[in-house]
Amino acid sequence: MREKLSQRTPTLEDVAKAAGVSRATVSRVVNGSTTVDARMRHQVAKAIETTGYIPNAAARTLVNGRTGTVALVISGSDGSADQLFRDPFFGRITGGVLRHLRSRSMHPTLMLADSGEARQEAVDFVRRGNADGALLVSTHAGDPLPRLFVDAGVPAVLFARPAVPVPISFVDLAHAAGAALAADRLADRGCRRVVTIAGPADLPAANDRLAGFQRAMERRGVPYVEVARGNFTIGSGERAMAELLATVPDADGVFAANDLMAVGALRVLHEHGRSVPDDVALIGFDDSEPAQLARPRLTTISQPVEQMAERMAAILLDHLSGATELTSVVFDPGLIIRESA
Amino acid sequence: MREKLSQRTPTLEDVAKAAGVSRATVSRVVNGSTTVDARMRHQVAKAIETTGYIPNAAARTLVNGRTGTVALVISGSDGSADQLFRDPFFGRITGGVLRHLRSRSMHPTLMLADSGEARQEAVDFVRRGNADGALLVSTHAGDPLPRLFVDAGVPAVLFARPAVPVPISFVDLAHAAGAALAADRLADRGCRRVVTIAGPADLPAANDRLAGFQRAMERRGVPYVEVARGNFTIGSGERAMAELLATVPDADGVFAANDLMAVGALRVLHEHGRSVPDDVALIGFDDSEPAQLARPRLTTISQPVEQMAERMAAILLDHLSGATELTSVVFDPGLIIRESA
DNA sequence: GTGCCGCGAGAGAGCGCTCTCTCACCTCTC
DNA sequence: GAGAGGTGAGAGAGCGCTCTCTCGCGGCAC
Repeated sequence: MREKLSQRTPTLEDVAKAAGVSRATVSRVVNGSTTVDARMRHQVAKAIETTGYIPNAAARTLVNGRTGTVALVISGSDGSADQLFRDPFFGRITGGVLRHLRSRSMHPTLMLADSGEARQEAVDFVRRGNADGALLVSTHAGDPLPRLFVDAGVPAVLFARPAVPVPISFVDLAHAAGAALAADRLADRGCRRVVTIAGPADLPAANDRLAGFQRAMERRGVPYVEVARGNFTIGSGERAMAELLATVPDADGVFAANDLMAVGALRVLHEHGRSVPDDVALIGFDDSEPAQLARPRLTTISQPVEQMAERMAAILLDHLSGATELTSVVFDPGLIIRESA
Repeated sequence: MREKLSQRTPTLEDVAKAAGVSRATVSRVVNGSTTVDARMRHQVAKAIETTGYIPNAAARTLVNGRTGTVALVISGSDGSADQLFRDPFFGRITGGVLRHLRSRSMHPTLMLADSGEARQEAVDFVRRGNADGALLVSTHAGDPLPRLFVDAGVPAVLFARPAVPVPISFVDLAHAAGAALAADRLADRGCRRVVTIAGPADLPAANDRLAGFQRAMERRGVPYVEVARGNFTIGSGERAMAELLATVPDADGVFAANDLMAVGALRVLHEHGRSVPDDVALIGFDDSEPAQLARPRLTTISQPVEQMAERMAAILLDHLSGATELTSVVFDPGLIIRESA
């Protein structure tokens, strides 16, 4: 009776029957085992063709424990979902991850971890065996996510060094070195009255950039740099620049910890009648779209985000195939010289 | 022996043993069946707690045929992967899809269909039972993807109307109506020498915008509109604007089929000493980040991308729970008035 | 007091696959 | 020519879960 239902998707059994061999042999052919006679292999291949057979993923996973899926967990601070996805940064990471995974026939499942519940769901997703491991993109400070995954014993790799020490593999950028590139550029142009717009104080990346900039300026004979804090938005960049201009009216160089804040700074400088780069040199960070859109085009520090994401995926796959020691890879930033400095 | 391996993740069996009940009862508790005595339910809950049990997704899927996953297939023209992911448009779609899915405990798996092989892989992904259905974001003309899914009998919903007729559900924007909003705005400002930068001729959306704009201008007494084609990039917008300026030096209104081309047009207008909006009024399309970043800020046409994406997901879930009739939903665009017109 | 109904719990049969055993057969070697 | 060794194919036991079927037991009506 059941056999009559042609709607039923064909199984190994059906192919075996059609080819007049055992289920095991069909499985061998499907999985490319070499211990199958060429004639028989051909016969099975034909049966697969005619039946329209396609292996069932769940059954396979049930047996061998592998899903071919990894969770790509984007962790924003609570309730920041929408803003996150508009950020091209996220798209670049996705692109890099995808590039590495697809060549290994693996696929990323997207998850948003923007609440305690969602974070637990992300962990459980992997624990249930929906995915083999997780890629964590953590953008905010003190994110509990890495800890959760480590404690659950789930294979995971982090994008950006964890704010608090957690035994987990990660990729990151040499933020301080990037800031130093900016400092050197400003110094080379002869800037002496230099100010900087830093990111949130609880973000390791922001602090690294600030510290790296300050140290490098000191090396170049500028021991003190006035600092204002922003939160990586255009608006906060505007406010910070206005503040700095009030304190240091004769500033001749500005380093902003990201491009968006640099764009904000650019506006305020223009409003105050300062010409960029003639009166004030300005450098951003990230080499994002806005940096290219701005006029003058922003000189900025580039991150090899796609490469970092690819590497992150590669490290996870290593862990999945048994590598147990923790790995951390730090990438070098680059100086992109355009018009603003 | 096996029982001793505490590393083994606990199964229903283990919980059943710990609670002194049958496997079936534990399953009932886990799945929230009501036909379980409260005392027994409590007992089982405790056993789940102590054993750290978590249901195995593959086993479940094997039995009931549902995965809780949908494929989110981004279909670029061959080899356009990287550019795609930098486009915030993609991020907005992802955000909308995610918002709808997560409340139903479902998750999207990202797939890139930028080659024949990749397209087949996307179809097979669902056929293998890795996902219950597919969300197709097709951005280029004559995309074979929708056809492939329909032919394979795989539940799928499309973002944007298919370029060639295919029996498939989709969501789309009323492109012509959006263009008409732009036309009316220009006409209201008194523009009479109006030109437009259209998108690629093989894209339905681009043609709809062009036709809608032309018709609306005609209604407003401007029977002829000079057209140049671009491909939705800044550079192509620059070229098209230069071309139009050569043909229609006294143009006083420009409608670009997307914001990026509008940004390109803006640059060329400035280079040619035209002030926007005083000499020339300029309107874009999409309400993207660049529209807000540009100076003057771009007046533009907004698309409710997140809502469209949410609806697309909703339609797919309807199909998955049995709805069989095709659905198409067309969303209304909005006019976002800023500074450029 | 007997019979019937319904609720709650257990038994057991799969879901479709992989993989280890086992076995049949064939080719060497001495 | 007989035993050893190797190769290719089949049998069958799970993987962990759900769900139907069955059964026991208590409460109610007659």
